[in-house]
Amino acid sequence: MPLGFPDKRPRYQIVAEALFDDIRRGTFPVGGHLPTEAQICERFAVSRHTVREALRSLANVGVVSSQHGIGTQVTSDHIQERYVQSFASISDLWQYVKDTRRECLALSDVVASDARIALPGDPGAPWRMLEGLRYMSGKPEPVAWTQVFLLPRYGDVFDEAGNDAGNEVLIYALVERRHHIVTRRVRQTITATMIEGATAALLKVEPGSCGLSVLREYVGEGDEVYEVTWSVHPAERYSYSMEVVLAQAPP
Amino acid sequence: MPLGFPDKRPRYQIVAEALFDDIRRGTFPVGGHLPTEAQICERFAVSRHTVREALRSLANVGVVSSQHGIGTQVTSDHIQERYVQSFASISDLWQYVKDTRRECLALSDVVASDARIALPGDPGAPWRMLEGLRYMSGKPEPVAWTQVFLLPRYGDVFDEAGNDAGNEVLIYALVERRHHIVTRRVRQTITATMIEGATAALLKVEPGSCGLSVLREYVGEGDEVYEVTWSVHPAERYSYSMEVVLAQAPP
DNA sequence: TAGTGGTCTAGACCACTGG
DNA sequence: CAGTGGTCTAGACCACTAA
Repeated sequence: MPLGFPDKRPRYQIVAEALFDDIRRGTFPVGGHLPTEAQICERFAVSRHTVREALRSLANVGVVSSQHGIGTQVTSDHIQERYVQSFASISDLWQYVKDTRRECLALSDVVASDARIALPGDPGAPWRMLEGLRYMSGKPEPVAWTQVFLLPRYGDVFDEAGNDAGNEVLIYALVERRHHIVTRRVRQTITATMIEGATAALLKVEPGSCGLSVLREYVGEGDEVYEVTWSVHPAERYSYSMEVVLAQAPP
Repeated sequence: MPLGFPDKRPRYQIVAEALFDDIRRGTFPVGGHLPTEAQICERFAVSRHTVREALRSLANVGVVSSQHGIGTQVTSDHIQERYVQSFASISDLWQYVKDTRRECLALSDVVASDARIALPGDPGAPWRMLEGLRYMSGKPEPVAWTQVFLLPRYGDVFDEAGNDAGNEVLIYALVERRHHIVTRRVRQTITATMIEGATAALLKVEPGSCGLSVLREYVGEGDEVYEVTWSVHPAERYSYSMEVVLAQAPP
């Protein structure tokens, strides 16, 4: 396929785009296989290295995927556009932990059905709970009222949570450090809620005022939820911001 | 560096790990440069292709980054662990667009300072606004009251938003399709708010009840905010859920 | 077994960056 | 200008999968 003008782009890009055009055109349908690398070499009269570079760039955008001994499969006929939100650590989910202080109100053992929120697993399962408030430095009113539920075998970290070092970090981080586990996923649900009764008094807001309620479930190995937190924030003192960015560009 | 036993891993992996060990040890400090590719070839007695494969794998996990004509810089001494939330499209941000219907209440031209929310840019800048409600299929009460602000040059899509085809998708998708633009980022802020007056009546809730307020800014090329949406959801009819997952593992 | 992709070598030239 | 990483070739052997 001679070109009328000298194409200044790298050859692997030219190959990648030609293959992608064929895929979009349906010449290589989604679910089917691309020609072998040797055949692509022949067709474009380039070395195998160049072909592999082209296939790698297509694989990077989710269009093809190679399997050793089998071939290269067409997995999509369009660039997988993804919008992603990325955090350097789970603490960034909270957005305000820096410069805040935790005050512990109570520490107790409960069973799942006692909690005012739904805890995963058996209703009779035991959990260890910490109830507390969180203050911005220098502010007299708390920004959050929080309950933290932990599997009993990790409950010992609550001891550490009270001292100065433990106050600096979130409970999940203490658990990870002390018990050498890794948090695989965090699920988070945000709802609006009315702040009533004792909670209103603790947060120093009028009963019946609006708040943001955030429920987080921390999932470790084997899909086990080892920690659940429930926070209620007065509406004026907290908002939740996030930004998602477009991840990939055409090949 | 002869090994006591035959190492079955690919050479580029061995090279990558050796370099990563050096980086962690501080032999190649963060911010400094790695030896040149030629020097690495010599040190491990491998070809340049193998070295480049090793560097590519380190770049993939955010440890180094190469610059043409300069060298390879050490950008981090630890694997960039990231928690990411990923969306196949912006529509997934809303979590409920499927099976909902938009009802248009009003269409008007406004200037930024008229809006009850902060619009970016000049206070006197013109925007085109659509006010509406969104219903779950089969439910008599709306799940959301919404205002959509568009740059005037995209305002024509509001015409399409009313008909059946346009009702199926979000405004931003109509703009992308009709004006061939791409949304680079979306910023989203969630707050709790009290629903009062006319908004309460439209949403069929008691004045003074709690709601979730979601502000979204859609950013196109050149950091231009081309659309802003403001939605208010009654607390019982909507909650916002998300899940972030741990992204990367050691090389 | 034959055929695929995965790894690897030893060369080469080019494009970019800095002094 | 010299030196860097970016691209490319022509070969080779290996590891995996399916028939």
